[in-house]
Amino acid sequence: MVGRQSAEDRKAQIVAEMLRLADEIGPDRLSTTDVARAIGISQPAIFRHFPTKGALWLAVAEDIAARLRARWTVAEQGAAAPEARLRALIRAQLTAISETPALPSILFSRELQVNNPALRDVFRGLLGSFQGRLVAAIRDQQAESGLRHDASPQDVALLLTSLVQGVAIRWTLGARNFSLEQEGLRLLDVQLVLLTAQEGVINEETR
Amino acid sequence: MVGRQSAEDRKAQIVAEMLRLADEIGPDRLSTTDVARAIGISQPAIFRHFPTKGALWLAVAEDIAARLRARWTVAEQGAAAPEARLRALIRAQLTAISETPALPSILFSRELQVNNPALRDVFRGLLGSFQGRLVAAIRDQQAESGLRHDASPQDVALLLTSLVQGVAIRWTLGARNFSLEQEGLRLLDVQLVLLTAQEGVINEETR
DNA sequence: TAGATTAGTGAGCGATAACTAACAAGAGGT
DNA sequence: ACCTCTTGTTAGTTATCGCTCACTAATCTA
Repeated sequence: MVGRQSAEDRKAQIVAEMLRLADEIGPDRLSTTDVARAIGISQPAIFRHFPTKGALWLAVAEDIAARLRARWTVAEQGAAAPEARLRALIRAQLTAISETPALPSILFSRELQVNNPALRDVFRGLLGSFQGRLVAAIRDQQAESGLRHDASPQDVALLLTSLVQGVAIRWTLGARNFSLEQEGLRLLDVQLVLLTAQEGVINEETR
Repeated sequence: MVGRQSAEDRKAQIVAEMLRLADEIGPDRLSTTDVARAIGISQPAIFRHFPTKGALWLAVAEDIAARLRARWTVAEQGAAAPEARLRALIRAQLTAISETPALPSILFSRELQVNNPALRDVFRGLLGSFQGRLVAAIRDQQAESGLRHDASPQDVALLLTSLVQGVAIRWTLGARNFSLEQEGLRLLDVQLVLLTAQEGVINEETR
């Protein structure tokens, strides 16, 4: 019972609770009643701040997007060398997912996939932007000859985002009983070793 | 209007329609009314064949599991050499996903994540089993020196399943506007090149 | 301090969810 | 032709969904 609050604060509170409950209840079964009850206001009060539930989801998406972009920028600024930048970007993504565990489910929610094309566009742009930053870092590192040249920066970026997504899936299905960041960074190291080995040299056993 | 059918046939029909509609409508928004209407029977008729909706989901999961396992076995039997076996397993997985496009969404549905622990166990076992088959193939190929030894079979298997999952995610989010199998096998080739390069040889530029 | 603005309420709308109860009708065996 | 088991129906249950309405009460401003 906190009493009346400014619209700005209440909006932020609703968005935050929405994210928290999306993980607990699931994005597509999360109702405005759930959110209202968790905050301690009446259910219609939600609609004083957001015209429709779809608009509320959009606000949630934009909150996520803003936080992710901020994280990426910090990661890039804090790491000068391309390899450090690559690691920092991946680490930022892993941290973001572990702090917003509803993220994978939201990506596959019906709200996003069918009901709310605007929501889908936000996340598509977001993933594309991350991919772009990875490609840039990889290209820089290839230019420094820190990475083999026989895989395109685009493909390497795809392999690395897949790595993150794969770890996230395992983490989610496995009841989150391991550290997402630790396991993700460990696998990143494995993959980076593969990527830094000298190119074009093949064991004589393989044709 | 096909009229009365045997319980066995009807059950199979309901499960199949459930899978088809799970993709169209979304696993968590798919109702028994949707399924009944698509088949052409009344909604309560569903409950003559399955005691609860949860039981119906479980039947769907077991149908998926059976089909996947059959595919894996065929893939393994049709390919003698470890590398061919590895490719066949990945290809089987890609084909299965493209034929059952609801699969990724089901993995992240609340039905699986929250409501139905039994469902979750089925898929967890399924992924573990696939992982195991990959590990076996990778170990065999390493023994033939067809793969570098500086990454453990377990980790390589994780990278490969992540590859499949990453492609599947991109395919789903990108409105499925490319061939899942083609793109997946292309990336598999890229990763296999990284994995077959001679180990322990590093460019002199990198410290 | 009066008046306007705005956050929040309780009651209730139509739609839809999973599921039940009572009853009808097709199919096979005798 | 009758009986029985099984597959199906129609009608109805309770619960919950997003959302609207008429209204109250807290806060801001003149």
